[in-house]
Amino acid sequence: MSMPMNPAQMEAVRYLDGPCLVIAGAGSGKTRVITRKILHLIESGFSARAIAAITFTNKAAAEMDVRLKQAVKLPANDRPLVCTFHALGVRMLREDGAALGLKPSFSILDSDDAAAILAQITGTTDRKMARAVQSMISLWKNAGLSPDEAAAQARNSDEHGVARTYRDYTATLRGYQAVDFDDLIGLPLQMLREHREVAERWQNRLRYLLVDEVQDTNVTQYALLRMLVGPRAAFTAVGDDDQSIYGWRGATLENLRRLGEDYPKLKVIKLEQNYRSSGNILAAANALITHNPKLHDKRLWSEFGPGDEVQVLPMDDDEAEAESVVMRIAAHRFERRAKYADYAILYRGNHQARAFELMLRKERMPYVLSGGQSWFERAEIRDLMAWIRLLGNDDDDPAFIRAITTPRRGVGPQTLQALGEYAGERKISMFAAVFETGLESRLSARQLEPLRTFGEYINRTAWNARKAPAGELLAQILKEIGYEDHLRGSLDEKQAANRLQSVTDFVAWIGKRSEEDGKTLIDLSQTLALLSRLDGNDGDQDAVRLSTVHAAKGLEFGHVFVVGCEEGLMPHAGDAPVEEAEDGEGAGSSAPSGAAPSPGRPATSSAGGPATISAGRQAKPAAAHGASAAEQRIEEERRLMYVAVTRAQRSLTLTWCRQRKRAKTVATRLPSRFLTEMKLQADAPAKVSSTETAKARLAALKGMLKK
DNA sequence: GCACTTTATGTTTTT
DNA sequence: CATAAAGTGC
Repeated sequence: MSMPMNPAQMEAVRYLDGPCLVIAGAGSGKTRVITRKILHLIESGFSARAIAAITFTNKAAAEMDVRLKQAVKLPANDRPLVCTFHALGVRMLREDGAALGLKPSFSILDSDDAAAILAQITGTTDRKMARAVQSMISLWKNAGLSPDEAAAQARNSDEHGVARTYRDYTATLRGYQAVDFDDLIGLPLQMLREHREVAERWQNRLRYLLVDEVQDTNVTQYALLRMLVGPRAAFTAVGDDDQSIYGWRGATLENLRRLGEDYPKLKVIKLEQNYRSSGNILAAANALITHNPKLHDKRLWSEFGPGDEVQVLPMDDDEAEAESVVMRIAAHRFERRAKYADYAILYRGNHQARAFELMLRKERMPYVLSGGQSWFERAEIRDLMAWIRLLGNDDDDPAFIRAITTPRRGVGPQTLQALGEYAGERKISMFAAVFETGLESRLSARQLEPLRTFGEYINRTAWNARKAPAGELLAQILKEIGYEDHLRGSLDEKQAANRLQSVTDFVAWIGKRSEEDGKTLIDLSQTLALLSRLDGNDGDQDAVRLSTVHAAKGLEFGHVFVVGCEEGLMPHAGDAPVEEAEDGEGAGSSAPSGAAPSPGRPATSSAGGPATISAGRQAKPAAAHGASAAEQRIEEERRLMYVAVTRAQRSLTLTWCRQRKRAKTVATRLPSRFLTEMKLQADAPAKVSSTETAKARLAALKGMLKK
């Protein structure tokens, strides 16, 4: 770690004369450069708190924070701001969102909440359809298009329908005092553009910006960045065009190119020396990525020797794959006296983890699962979050509905329908409607009673929430609403115990966090919504890591297994033939109700099954290098593969299955084209089942040890 | 009208 | 195998 920096790294750290772009190849010491540059800035007279390092994931932010803490001790009130784009957005909106008519305790909706709202607006019951609408709106938002602008560029009736939905959705969210993930970037941008004094304040507050993974920024994020740095343009952007893997989320490499145009004085520094992988691994990675067009030419090199050969293992099916990989890890660890934590199994989709989990558990090997289902997608956590959101923001109708119906308290769809209609007419929140006398003519006393009881309880508790310690308060609420009984009553033993455990963890975590930072429950709920997992202690456990390639970005492991290297999986299918379905009229079934929330949802199941929106297909105006959409998809998949293989330090093993179970049928698979692109032999000559040899080797080793 | 039990359904990647 | 919509007692 105390290795001296190479000249390029040194230059990247010291360059302060203007905007700076660091093209950092995989394993080239990027995080180290950023950390050192922050120190250098402080030494050069920058106030620590005027420096912001913006990352893309929570994990990267946490990592950076740790490194910084190791490097220098700073007082708590004078530390650089290290956070994700979205966390920065939350901060900006909490402090200045009033300029946009947003109250400080606005709610943050996760994508499930948002999808539910969209389903309601469009009056569809089809989840897939709601998701398609959602992803189209999201892409529009990420491209910086307002509902009007989206409508203007809509090219068929489907898109016009979605544009109308987009408009209604925006109005509905505003009514709820809620924002979605995309708004966390879009609204701050709008705010800075429309309010000059706010923009100047932020520009003066953040005197130097460091941005990690610029290649993953979308149009809105790039625009926000430009607003934040202002005319002074004091920033360093760090990225690698070969590791851009978030195109599906609106990220565009175009930003990397535009950086040079928007800032003609941009200093470009390339980090090309790799400190991570042995020669064979690097050679495979380089061979792979030469198949992609390049923006910034760079060639990674290393002083390490060739090391182990990269192995390719064909497997009979996914079970054999899991068994073989796990056995190999066991044997390899034994031979090398390595730690479990030196091993990682990387895959394209979360569902692939299951087989490996089962096998690891069977062999009693410790493992940690990163990526996967986020904490805040779990039903029990979403329940708690709904209560917390409602306490902070009583305009939040979705939170109101969830809280009042979990646990059951005699309020059902009929009552909610009436309440929602009433609230819609009067343009007030459902919560506010509860207390209106006008409601009495619409509901029976029997229906009214639980509503009022609930409303009063929320009022009382919200009052307490202003000062009470968050952990205790939350525990008290859970007790008062009988949440534990609710879980035990509606689920079987082990499931209830499981959920109860995560609830307990959650409460404990909240308690700890609130004590440390002196924050209330409401304060915490905002930063919380952005976390995918409770940050934690499983990083230092000695355990095999199971992770998606996406979630493994930025990490490194001694020995890496990239599994499922098959056509259709890695590169992922979904783009294959794509017949240009030129559906004539698609009845863009728009909303019956305007912005009025009506929870009962009339459910006009579209019997004909008409309007199908081509989901995820980006209306990208073709690439800089004129590649087709399908080619671009493959290029991103190739970069994903590149990210996967460059995680490995000393050994790399790639596996693929001849057949794989999908749903209930077995499908025959072909090896990934990427294997040949890496100049590797896809079909191993070995006749013997690789699982058997690994098993035998392990048994032999164990035998030897006993003697 | 509300709450609970059965039955269809479906899988990229994350803030 | 998990969640979410429709169906059935109370």
